[in-house]
Amino acid sequence: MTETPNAPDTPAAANFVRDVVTADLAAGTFQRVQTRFPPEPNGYLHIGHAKAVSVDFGIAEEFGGVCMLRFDDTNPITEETEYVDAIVDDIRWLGFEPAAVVYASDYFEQLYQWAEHLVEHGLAYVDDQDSETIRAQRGGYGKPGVESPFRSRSVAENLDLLRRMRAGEFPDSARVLRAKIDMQHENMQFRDPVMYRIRHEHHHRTGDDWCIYPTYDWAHGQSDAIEGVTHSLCSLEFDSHRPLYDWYLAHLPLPSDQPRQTEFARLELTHTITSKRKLLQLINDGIVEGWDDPRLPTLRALRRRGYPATAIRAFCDFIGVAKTNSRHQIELLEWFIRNELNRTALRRMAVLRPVRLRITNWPEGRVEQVELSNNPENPADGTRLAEFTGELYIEADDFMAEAPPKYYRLTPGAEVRLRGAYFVRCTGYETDADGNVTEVLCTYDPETQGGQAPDGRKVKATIHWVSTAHAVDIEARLYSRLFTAEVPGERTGDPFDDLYRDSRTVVAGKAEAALAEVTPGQVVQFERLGYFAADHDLPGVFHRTVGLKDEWANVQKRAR
RNA sequence: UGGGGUGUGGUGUAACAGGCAACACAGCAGAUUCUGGUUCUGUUAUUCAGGGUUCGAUUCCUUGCACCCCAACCA
Repeated sequence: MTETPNAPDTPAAANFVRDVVTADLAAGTFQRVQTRFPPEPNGYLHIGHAKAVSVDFGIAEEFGGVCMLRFDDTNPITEETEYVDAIVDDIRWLGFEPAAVVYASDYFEQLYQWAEHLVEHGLAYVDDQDSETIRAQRGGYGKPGVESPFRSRSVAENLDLLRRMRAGEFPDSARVLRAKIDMQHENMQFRDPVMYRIRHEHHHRTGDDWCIYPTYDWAHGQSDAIEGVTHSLCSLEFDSHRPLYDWYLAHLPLPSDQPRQTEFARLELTHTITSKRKLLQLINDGIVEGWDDPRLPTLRALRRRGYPATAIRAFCDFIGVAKTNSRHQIELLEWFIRNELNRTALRRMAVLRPVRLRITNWPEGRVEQVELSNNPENPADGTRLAEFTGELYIEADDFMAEAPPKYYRLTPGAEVRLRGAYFVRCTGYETDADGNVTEVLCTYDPETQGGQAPDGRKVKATIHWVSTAHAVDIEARLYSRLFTAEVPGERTGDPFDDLYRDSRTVVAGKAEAALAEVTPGQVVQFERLGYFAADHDLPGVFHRTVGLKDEWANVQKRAR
């Protein structure tokens, strides 16, 4: 059983994939377990892939087997090396190490030999028709297809044509190789599927060696078999391809046992889209800034935003595997992120919407060092010192001239604790010509040094602060959901109709001096605000990973 | 329209060779707290519908219904 570092304290849920593997092992169908993660290198990995990666690698690990990373690079038009590198990088970041990194294109020669094998056995033929004609002849749901006039060519002619296709004698799309199965079959996949198409294209790995390229169906199962994969796990939409997967394998002289394909549901999240095309459109339309824009669900974006890989994995392990099409609430993912970060992130004080606070009875020019815990959840993280003076910044939200019921923070007459320092009581405030609060006035109680009152009196709230003279400037980028609807596009069919175009807010904040020492990528908790990740490249820029749960916001919402 | 898949609280996932429907998130109520965070306690709420078999059905049978996938030379 895979150990999940911060999963809730519950036994690992059963899932049907595990059951399938266990049964196969018990029945002796397989003596070992091998899986693979087979991305097409035509885009970046996203959160949905993280689940697939977790399942593929997780099942192998759990049964003491191996999992390889195989690039499904059968279509040279869309695939690029850039994506290959990024995918390998993302998988390692998640914490998985492929037993090997291989490519479907490694098997092009074997695939071709097997194609000749099928031709020789009268199970494949060369069709000279164009794609429109072939599609029309395929028929429809409930309507049988029509056989191609080229279907009954002799083996010799087919072989000759196939070899000439490979040799480059024909232009793109002039001919295809098709499996000869059954044009009346109720499963559309069996109506003489295309195995090879002609594409005079440069391939990212094989260069110009080939001008015919295998289709997914012709390449996938065979690649599995060549590698010795036992359990080929894929998503639900390949369910209707499984009979074809098995058919190809059954008609070939395999080097190993026939692998078993098992389908499971993809991971979908509320308020999130994962379609590569739509993601690209967000970038092209300038709605987000690139593939690593923290609002995107790509692994690169989540990484930049500060999502810990361990938390993503714990989430993936926890949600389980099923065949039901479903959509998880993004709140659950965020719970896992907070759960991890609460244990690991150092606490710092930062004020994102600063208002000045002046302590009117503070001795002129006095500076005190205040000791603060780096993480109350983990005392081993120690403490740090912060400068405290009579001129501070506090959060604008932490003062209200006229406070509603249940508001525990500063308001004229009220007393609060400044974290780790003193109790202060609000005596008044100043405004500009427009009535905006420019400065909050307080007196402090010298007896409450360290944040405790000797007379035992309590305050309702503790607020964070930064000394104006010692503050460092930071830029915080606050993100909200890119899509307002739980299911983007559910109403109109177009996810972009649910786009929240103001999903990023950039604010200039003030932070305690210790924040100048964060390392790129480090995630800290800004106390009472949320978790923030230091940008990898831009000094002083922080991305809000996720906010803290905010009971006060709930109280206000309920009041309305 | 033919074939395939799937239906369990608000969400997601378990259980079930027929025996008190559970876990997590979310919600609600309270306790603790130098973060309105964390933690803790309590609590609301579930088997797609009809029929059948049975002492007993989420589970077995049956008839419906709903949703998803398949008619690329994409994967």
